[in-house]
Amino acid sequence: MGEAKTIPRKTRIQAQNEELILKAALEVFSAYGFRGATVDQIATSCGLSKPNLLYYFRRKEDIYVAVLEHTLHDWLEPLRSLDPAGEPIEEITRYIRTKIRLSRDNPKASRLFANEILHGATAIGAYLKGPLKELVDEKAAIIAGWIAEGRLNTVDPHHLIFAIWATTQHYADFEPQVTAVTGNPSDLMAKAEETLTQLFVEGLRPR
Amino acid sequence: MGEAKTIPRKTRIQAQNEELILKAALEVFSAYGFRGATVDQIATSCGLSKPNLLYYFRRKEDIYVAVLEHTLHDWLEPLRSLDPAGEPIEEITRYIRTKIRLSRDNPKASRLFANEILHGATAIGAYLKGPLKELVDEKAAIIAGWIAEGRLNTVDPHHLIFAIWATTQHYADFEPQVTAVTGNPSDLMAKAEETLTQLFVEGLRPR
DNA sequence: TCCGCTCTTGACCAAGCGATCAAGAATTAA
DNA sequence: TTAATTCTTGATCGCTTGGTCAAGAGCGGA
Repeated sequence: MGEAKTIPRKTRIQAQNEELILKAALEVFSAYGFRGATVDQIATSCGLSKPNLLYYFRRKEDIYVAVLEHTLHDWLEPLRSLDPAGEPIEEITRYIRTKIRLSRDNPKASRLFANEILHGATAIGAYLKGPLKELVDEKAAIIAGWIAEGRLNTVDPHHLIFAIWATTQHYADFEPQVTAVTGNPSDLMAKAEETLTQLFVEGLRPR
Repeated sequence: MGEAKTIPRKTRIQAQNEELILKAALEVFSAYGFRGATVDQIATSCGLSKPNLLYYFRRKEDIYVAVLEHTLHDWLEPLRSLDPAGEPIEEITRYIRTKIRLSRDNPKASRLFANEILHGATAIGAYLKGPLKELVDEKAAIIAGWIAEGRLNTVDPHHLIFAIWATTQHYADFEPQVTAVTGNPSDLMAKAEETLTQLFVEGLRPR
């Protein structure tokens, strides 16, 4: 064997262009979905030629999977930081606040996942059944613990988490509808945050 | 002028085939979205040839708009029947129950709209800003009235409606994720209904 | 400087898809 | 039955799009 094969280092240009591509891909995929987006759009959007883009990611699907994985970690961070040692109501309030602000500041990521799941989650199905399920189960157990201690109203933890996801991400995923119905006032998201935290807190505080 | 032009009557075959087409179109569009769906798929799915299908709907978009409009009315019926004369908590409980059951029994309609709005609501934007906004404003006013009478906890009615939409439709739109995380037990939807009604009722009941 | 490797691109291909058309089959009204 | 109308389809067109290829330009290490 002799020398160990040198691990293929990532070039400066490589790292730089891949970042450009992923950024543009998030933009385009979140707007048009996987099938609606075109490689040309992504290439133009980041100033590369189509063959050049396909030099870095050989297939359209490779770009898609890469941008999904690249975004997934950040998207789940708020749930990950739900602290079992914290005060229950406070922890959940913080979670809701963080989630809704994430929806406001990064709606494209929300739409990317929404579209992926809406169409069957074929690219991230394994992730959902594996790491995601584990994380959710872990956090659900914490919530169940809080309930058992009488520090939260009795409620199914999994469905509570679904409800928080649904309500917070709604403002990113269904933005045109929200805007159409409310007329998009400047305090929209602040009002949303206030309403949701209140709703959940009142719904969860033990009586 | 003479005789008035006879209004073009709709043939038996016409009515029959259009129904077939709309049914198949709901199936296909809800699964793949507008751009992801193909006219061939819809045609095959309802046993017609592609040119024959295009004889009834000249453009792909015409089919899409038709199936959207055809489904929209039913989808909003539950909100429409929110009764100002009813008991507030009871009315909202009934609304949530109806919505979640509609999501369970007709998830395809839910996904069709979700996809449409997620991608900018270009086909139904006008409807959202017009009739939908009117309906929501009307029902929001009813809820505001209940709050003013002290029969509901203070909460922004529009955002409350969004929260109900989001949580109930979540089970249709994000079904793969819900299934992956929960393992899809037989009492899933029953548990969802119970959790959501409880959450909203506790959150809304005046203290 | 020189050489090997990485990067870039214009041209091109095959497949898929929306849409058209002409011509024939079926249906309906008289 | 007959004639007009409606319905159906095989063939085909034009365009988009994912992906390939060969050849050249640029870059970095010796």
